[in-house]
Amino acid sequence: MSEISRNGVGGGGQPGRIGIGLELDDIHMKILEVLRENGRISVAALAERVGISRASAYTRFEALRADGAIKRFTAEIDHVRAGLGITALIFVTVRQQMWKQFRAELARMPEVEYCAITTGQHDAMIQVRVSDVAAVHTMVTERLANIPAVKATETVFILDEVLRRPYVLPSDGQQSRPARRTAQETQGDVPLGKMRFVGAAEGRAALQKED
Amino acid sequence: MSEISRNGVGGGGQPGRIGIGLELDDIHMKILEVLRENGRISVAALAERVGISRASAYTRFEALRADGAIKRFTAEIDHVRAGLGITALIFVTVRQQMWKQFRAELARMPEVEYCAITTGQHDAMIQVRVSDVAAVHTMVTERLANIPAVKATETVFILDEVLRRPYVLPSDGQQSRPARRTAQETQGDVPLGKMRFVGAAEGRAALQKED
DNA sequence: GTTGAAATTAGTACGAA
DNA sequence: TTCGTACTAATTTCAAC
Repeated sequence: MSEISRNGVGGGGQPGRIGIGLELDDIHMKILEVLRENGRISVAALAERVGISRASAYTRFEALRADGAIKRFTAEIDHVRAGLGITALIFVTVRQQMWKQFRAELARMPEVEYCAITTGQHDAMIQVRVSDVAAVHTMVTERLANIPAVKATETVFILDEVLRRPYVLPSDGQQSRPARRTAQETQGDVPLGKMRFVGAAEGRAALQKED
Repeated sequence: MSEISRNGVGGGGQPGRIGIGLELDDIHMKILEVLRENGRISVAALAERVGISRASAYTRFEALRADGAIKRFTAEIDHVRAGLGITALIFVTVRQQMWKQFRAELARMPEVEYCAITTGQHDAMIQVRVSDVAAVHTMVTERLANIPAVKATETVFILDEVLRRPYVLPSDGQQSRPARRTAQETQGDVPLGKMRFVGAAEGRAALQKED
C-alpha cells in the first residue's frame, strides 16, 4: 500500500530532490549491506560486523531509518508456499490525464505487488501474484478493463524467477559505476544491432507530471 | 545472489512440488502478514499481535523459517538515497540451449536486482539499478551484448515506482481468488478487445527445462 | 499449546576521549 | 562523533503445567 519514492530518470542526487538527507559514508553503506541480507540482526551484532561500537551502531541505525535510507524491514515470503503460485506481468497503456485514477485503482488491488511507470511502448508495468492462471484473467478482464484510465494491456506470465536481490547497492562493485568512458566512446566496441533502447512515447512527459 | 524458488505456471500447490512443507493455517498467515510489514518485530510482540502465546509464536516462527515459507529478512533501502537513482528494465531474448550460461553471467552482475523468465515476445526481464543513465548503456552494450546467450535486448527506463508491496499474500482478500466463475463465463462481460495475453514463443518449453 | 521464572541480550544514558 | 561502561527494560529460552 505504500507509495514509494520518486525515481525520475534524471534523478540520483540532483538538485530538486526533496529532503536533503544525511551523507552516506562507507560505514553507512556497510550497515545497509548487512541489513539487507539480514534484516533481523541485532544492533550489537551489526556493530561487530561493521566494526564500530554498539553505541555508534545505534546512532547510525536510527539515523538511517529517520533519514529514510532504510524504508522498512520486511520478511521475504515464498509466495508459492503461501498459495500464490502464479506471477504475471501486465503492461498497461494508460489514457492521458488519467494517471491519478489509475494509481488510485491500483491501491485497491491487493494482488499487485509492484507497479512502475516506464518509457517504451507501454506506460506502466504491474506485477501481480495470484493463486491460479484464471485469476490473472479475471484480474485483467474484470478489474483492469473496467478502469477507464486503462487503454490497453498486455500480459505475460513469469515462468521462473531466476534472481532477486534484496536491494542493489553501489558498494556491490558495479562495472557500470560512473564510467570513465562515455557512451559515444563505447559504441565502436560491440555489435549494437541487437540492442534496442526504447524512449518514452510522445506526450509521456506531460503524463508524468499529472498527479 | 540467491537463486529463488521455481515458479512454474502450473505451480501453486500441485503435486510434483519439491518439499512437502508444512500446512499453513490462518495463524501462520497472520504471522507472515505481520512480519512482512515489520520484519524486526520481536517474537513477543508478534505473539501478541497474532493472539497466541510467546512459546507458540517462537515455534511457528521457527517452523516458517525452516520450511522456507519465510525466505529471509531484509531491509528495504531507498536506492536513490543510496546513490542508484536509475532503474531500468531490460527485456532479453536468449538463445536456445544457452540458459545456463545466461544465468551464470547474471549472477556476476551486481547491478541486477531481479530477473524473471517470461512468456511473450522476450524470454527474460531483468531489472537493474545504477547510478546514471550512461551506466545502463554500458551495462547493455558492454556486459549483456558480450554474452553469447543474449540474442537481443530491449531496454526501457523506469520513470517512477508507484507501488511496491513487501509481499502479496492470499489473505489480502483478493478479488481474484480461486474464482467461482470460469474464464469462459467471464468473457461476455467486458470489452476484451483491448486486452492481450501473450503466450510463450515456440520452443520455450524446451528452453525452460535446460538448466 | 500455554504460562511463568531464569538467563541472556537489547536499548538507553552518560561521561571521556 | 565515537567509544566505553553501567543501568534498565525487554526478549528468549526452558522448564513445568
